[in-house]
Amino acid sequence: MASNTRRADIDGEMRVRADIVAAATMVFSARGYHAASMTEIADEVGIRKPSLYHHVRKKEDLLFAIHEQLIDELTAETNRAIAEFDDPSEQLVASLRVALRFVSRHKDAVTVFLQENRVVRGPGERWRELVAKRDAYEHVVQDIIRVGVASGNFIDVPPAIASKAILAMANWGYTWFDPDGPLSADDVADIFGRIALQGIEAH
Amino acid sequence: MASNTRRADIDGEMRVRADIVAAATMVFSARGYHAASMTEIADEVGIRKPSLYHHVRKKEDLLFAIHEQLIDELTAETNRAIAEFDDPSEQLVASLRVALRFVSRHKDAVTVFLQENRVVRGPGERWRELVAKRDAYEHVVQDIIRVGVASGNFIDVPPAIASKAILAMANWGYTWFDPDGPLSADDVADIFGRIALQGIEAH
DNA sequence: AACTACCTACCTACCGGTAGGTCGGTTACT
DNA sequence: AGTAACCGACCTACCGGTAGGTAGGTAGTT
Repeated sequence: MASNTRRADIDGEMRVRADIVAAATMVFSARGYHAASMTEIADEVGIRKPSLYHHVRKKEDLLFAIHEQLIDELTAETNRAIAEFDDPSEQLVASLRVALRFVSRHKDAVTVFLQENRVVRGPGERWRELVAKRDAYEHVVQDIIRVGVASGNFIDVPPAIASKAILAMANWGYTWFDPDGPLSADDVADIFGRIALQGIEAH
Repeated sequence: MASNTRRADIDGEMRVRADIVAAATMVFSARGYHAASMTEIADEVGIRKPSLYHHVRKKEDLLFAIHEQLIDELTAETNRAIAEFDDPSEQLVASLRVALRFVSRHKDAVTVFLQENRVVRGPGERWRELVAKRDAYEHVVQDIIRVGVASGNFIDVPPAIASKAILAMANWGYTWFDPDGPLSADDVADIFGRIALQGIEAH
């Protein structure tokens, strides 16, 4: 009983926190981290600003939570997707697909993640760890290309630079992709995959 | 004589304003528009904050000046570069080269231009005109692809989507490209051009 | 040459407003 | 009764922007 009640409390507590993080994601995405105020976030949740501080210690904590949640999920989904293939070409398209689906499903979070970089480079151990996770994700794509080049599947192109090109296509999606538009994330991933792999020149 | 002196005055006035815009570009790029304060910009110029308002009416004017200057120059240089070629493939690489050179030469300005989008979408006639200029620039690239597809030089890919991929490669450069690094902007443009045109798969 | 009028550029001091964050007490549920 | 959630009132710090004045130089008049 005691443990049941305790569980429910924790779950309830978590739910509220998740709601707050979701609200912060919307507000940060729409107005930018520095322009957004804690009052706006509280309004979005439906409580007053001081009540917010019952669940969150600092504004920065909200930004961190958004970043951490996103990079963890994106990395996990990407690793899961590329594990299904051995061919570097298929792995590359798979990672593109995951990334674009992510943009489609979590557009606000991705916007915050990619737009608010300066705060991330700030001081604090946890931010350093987060940057390491971002770098690790990038290395996943970079390694696909490295393997592809080594095995002769890909032309001889610097993996560090080529990965920037691939990730750019996916990341830049947050600036224009419309989840409710005519093209799905997979449609765009297919087109981008073709451009990256076969190019757009007619042969 | 009078006209000479007057000319010198105007030049001096312009120089100071240009200095202020340059300082604002650095500060906005490093800290973000909203996090940056007019005091920081004044410090960078070497004067006090109120003196800044002798040359500039509002903080927002500085942001606008940075945006306008950049889009005007980028559009002009791009049009000049693609006019040298008839072949869509060559035009595409040329526009990539111009864009990446721009990132290399005006990194801070490009950072502000691509990072501070929410303010740009705000109210005001001038901002609407600026968004129109941005769209016009994007259409230049889009039209290259459209012509290439129509003429059979390119495969049948939606120009609106393909142009996003190409521009993404160039734009994303502001997040990682190091002008003092081992690769020049032209080096990167060549690699990106190859990926976009021929793809990275070995044939 | 001397004086007046005027200008730009800059300064110190300050304004209203709002930001993030705290405090102490109230409510509501267990 | 105890406790988690909440809120009104408040604090300090700093923001963008203004008021008001000064220094120094130029132009025109005498």
